[in-house]
Amino acid sequence: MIGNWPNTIALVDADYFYANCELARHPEWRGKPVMVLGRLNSCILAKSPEAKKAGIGTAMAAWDARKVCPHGIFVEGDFRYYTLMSRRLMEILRRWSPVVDVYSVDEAFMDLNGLRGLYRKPFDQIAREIQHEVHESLGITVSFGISVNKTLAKMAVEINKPNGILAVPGKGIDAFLATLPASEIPGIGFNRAALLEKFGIRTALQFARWPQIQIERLLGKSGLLLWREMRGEISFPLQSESAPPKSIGRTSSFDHPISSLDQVHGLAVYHLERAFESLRRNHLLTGELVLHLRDKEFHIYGIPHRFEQPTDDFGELVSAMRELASKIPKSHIWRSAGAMLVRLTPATGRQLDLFEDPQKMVRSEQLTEARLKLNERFGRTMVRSGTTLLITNAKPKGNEHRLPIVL
DNA sequence: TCTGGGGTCCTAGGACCC
DNA sequence: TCTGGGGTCCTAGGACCC
Repeated sequence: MIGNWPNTIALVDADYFYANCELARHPEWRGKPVMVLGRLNSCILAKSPEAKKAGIGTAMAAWDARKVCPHGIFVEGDFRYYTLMSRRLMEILRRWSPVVDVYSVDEAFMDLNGLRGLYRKPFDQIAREIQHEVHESLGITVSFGISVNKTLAKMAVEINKPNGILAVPGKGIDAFLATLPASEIPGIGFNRAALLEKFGIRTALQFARWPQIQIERLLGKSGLLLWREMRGEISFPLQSESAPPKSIGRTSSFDHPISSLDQVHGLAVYHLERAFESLRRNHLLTGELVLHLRDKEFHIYGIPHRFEQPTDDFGELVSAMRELASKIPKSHIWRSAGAMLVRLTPATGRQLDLFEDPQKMVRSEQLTEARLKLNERFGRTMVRSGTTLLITNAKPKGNEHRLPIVL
């Protein structure tokens, strides 16, 4: 690829990642429809190209998928393994470019500026070699989209999947955008696409050519940022340092919608423990706990509790959750429940409240540490709050032979 | 779209102040 | 206090992403 490249960014996207990871460790499944399911075999999270060909859609319910593709291979997701594979993928990318901006478990932006001179190869050749190295080391395929900014690179990667490469240089942007509907612009979802349609904007190129002021009126600030990227400018710079999370949430659905407040509380506490462990691992304090609920009609409720001081004390979180549970609206049918920790701050040098009892704090701290260590060694559900025994979803997995320690 | 779980960012509008 | 304008802060919830 020769041409004018004022700024060059690649989006590396692992193809059908979870399913690809399963194929990497089960080569005997190659060529067959393979589907990765969420917890409780709920819905399809990833599928091999053969499964897609058989008519399996995104987020299809598992029971539908089994009807559509009765001879397919169904496997429950193993997220520890996928996370490990993701880390190894990112390590390989970092060996090629010092600036790797991890976007999700299966995608990363790479800064390619200067690499053409460094490796004395055109960009597409560099991409080919990275694909080869990833396949040799991990057994999975990745696709490359190469362009002048993040949004265009992301749109380019979708075209030649799997194991593809597509480069869109500055001069080729308009021709590229003319072929795509506006809904293919990441950031233009179902609702915004419908709105644009009303104004006669159908293709990505029409979007890019629409007057700035009108785009801003229709889609606000975020629309304007996208509009600039469609014109080859940079709204979203690369960031190689990953920012600490702003919120930590854990939720899940019940087997079937329920009305029992005890069960809602139980599931919320179970997820509170999971969220709490992530809070500790990230060395953060939380300033607010939100009991997160979703009813039968998919309506979302959040019941908040603010702490006087940011905390990472599990006992304090559990009693706050108990209080929140008493505020759950009555006579609703609930579909999912969980816990969200927000207003996160770094846990360095926590202040000791004057009125706080230091001994009590130390004891609580010791209990928390012991809980974390046990769960790390024996799996998450080794030490649990008694409340979670009220629910069926929170049964320990793989540890059935052990008796959980209940607090 | 009939739908899983984990996130981020933006905006409208209410509460409150002078 | 029935009546302005202007500002800030905060919250809920929408929209989007993988």
